[in-house]
Amino acid sequence: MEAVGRLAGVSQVTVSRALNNPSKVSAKTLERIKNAIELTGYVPNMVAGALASKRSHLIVALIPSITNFAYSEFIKHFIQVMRGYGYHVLTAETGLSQEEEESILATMLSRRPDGIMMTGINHSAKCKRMILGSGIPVVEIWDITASPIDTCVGFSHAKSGEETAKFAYEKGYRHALAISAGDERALRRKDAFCDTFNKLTQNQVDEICLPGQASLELGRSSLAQAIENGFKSGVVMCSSDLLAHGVIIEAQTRHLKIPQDIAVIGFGNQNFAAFTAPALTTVKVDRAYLGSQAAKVLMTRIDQKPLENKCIDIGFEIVARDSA
Amino acid sequence: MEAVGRLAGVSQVTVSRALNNPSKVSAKTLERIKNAIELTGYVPNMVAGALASKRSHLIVALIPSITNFAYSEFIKHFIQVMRGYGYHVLTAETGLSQEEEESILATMLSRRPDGIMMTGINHSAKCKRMILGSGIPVVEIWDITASPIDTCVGFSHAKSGEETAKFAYEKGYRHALAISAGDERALRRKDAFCDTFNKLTQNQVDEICLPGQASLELGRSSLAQAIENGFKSGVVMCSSDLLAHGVIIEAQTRHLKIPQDIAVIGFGNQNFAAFTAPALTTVKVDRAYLGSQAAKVLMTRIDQKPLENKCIDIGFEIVARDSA
DNA sequence: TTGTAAGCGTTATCAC
DNA sequence: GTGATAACGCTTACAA
Repeated sequence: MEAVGRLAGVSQVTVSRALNNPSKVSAKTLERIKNAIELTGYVPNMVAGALASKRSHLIVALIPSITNFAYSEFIKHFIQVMRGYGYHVLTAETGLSQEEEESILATMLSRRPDGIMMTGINHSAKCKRMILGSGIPVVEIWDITASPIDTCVGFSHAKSGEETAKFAYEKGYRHALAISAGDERALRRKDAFCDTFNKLTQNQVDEICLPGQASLELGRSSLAQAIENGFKSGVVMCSSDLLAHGVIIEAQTRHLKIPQDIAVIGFGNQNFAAFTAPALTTVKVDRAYLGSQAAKVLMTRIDQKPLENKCIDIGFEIVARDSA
Repeated sequence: MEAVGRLAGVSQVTVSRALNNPSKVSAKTLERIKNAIELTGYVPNMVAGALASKRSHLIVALIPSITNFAYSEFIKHFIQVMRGYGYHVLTAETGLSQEEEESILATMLSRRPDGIMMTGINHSAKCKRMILGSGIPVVEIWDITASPIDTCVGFSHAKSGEETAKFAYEKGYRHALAISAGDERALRRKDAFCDTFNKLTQNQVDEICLPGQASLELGRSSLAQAIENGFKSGVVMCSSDLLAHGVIIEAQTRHLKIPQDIAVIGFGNQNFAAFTAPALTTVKVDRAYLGSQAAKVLMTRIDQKPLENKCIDIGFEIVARDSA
């Protein structure tokens, strides 16, 4: 900056102003500084800038898994919108474990982010203490609660499970199998589905809880296992589209007709959901909208502007296709 | 740090040393400092640390797409290994465009990363100039070249296409269709496949080049289109497993037998590849290994240690399953 | 083993 | 509109 200033015939401070507050610098000097920057190949140092201004222009984002399409698509949009605001997003994987989240957050906090994005609303007490202690704005996503740490943008997983059960009931299904990944939110959807379906039909729902992440493989093996255990026909509620696709493939391998013998409902409305054979009935959550809303909410907190609503429910929608 | 020092009865510098060079501090004071840190809830400031030491402990990683499983799985491992080294990874999406890469790199450089990871070996001249000018170590991944910007870890895409063609020929296929996404590396695989297959069989390979990213949908529509244009039977080489899965689904919808009527070969060996029906023959690239190797190479450059090999070929492997 | 002093490259505050 | 000066919270010599 010093060198740029020398070349432009101004002081270092004026260069700083030209970069951050161009309106406070005369047009002539602005031009000369611009040229000097071009000539010297000057690259601003955000590290020094962050230290001096106490604004890192950095957001820390914590998601359970980068390879999981649901989260990666959300974070993609979140990053995009944040980039528009002049922010970089440092993403980290927590793997659904509170301890991991805690330990990662601790090191991330030393980067002095201007904002934090966390997935879900269940965090350890120590985690909350660290955040509250830092005074950094937070947005919790992918779920909603009346008492967020700071703000939240998401939807009700219980309601989603409930609506799925009602949908299945209205479609005429009276027997059901629920296949769910082991994470807390998926389980909440499954439980709500089972409760509601049970109330409506008086029939107990068969349940399969998977360890770890959902996959095509687990979808296939789960249906196989259920059939072995006596499941004959009905609707299969899956905690993700990937599991649902696995169920479809396994059913077809066994020459079962979909949706006549076995109907399938997924969750997530992933890109492929409309193109399985038959096309998958699923629950759609607008992840792009979620990303941009989360970014907006976080930014208004960072800018200390008034926020109408600390919590935003972006809802969900059941997309009826051919599999159920 | 000052406050921690006061509480522990030492100077601020000693606290710094206790944190970065504990061996140079006596056990007693170390203990007192540890307690003081606990009591004050002190959180180190890496921004200040980075400015003073000129080490940001930050790596910038540029990938074409976060939602693409191939890249997200790689980056997941890269981040994990880097975390073990005490580094954070700032990931950004370039979307296969050199201009995007350039503009993103420019802003990222102002974070003063200690290392840079880029996808592919084709970058704009300005991009290379910026990197070379900054003097920051770079590792280019997912491809190989004899003349990397700095270092590279990957495999030969041309060779992969070639081997795929040889495999198909040896399996007895004499007619082929190649479906490829529009990105440069996928096209290189496709071209090599077509050339080699052509030489072996004297038969021209049908080709479909897709705009944009691969998807189940495009796999299905591509096969449909090829059949309409007269493709009757043979092997279908796809630039990704997702496309291949789409081809399988479309073929089954049309009651074509796999691999008898239509054989399918994918690329990537994604998690689901072994669990499609029939299981997908594909090209496996060890993305976890790629991630850890890239991290290792970059770290030895950052630590200015000698490097045996600037370029590492991690190879690939054709995994024969039931689809071809 | 510990402390002192001088930066690191910016921004913020004030004066001109 | 522009410039001097003092932070920002650390690390790195160097001295004790």
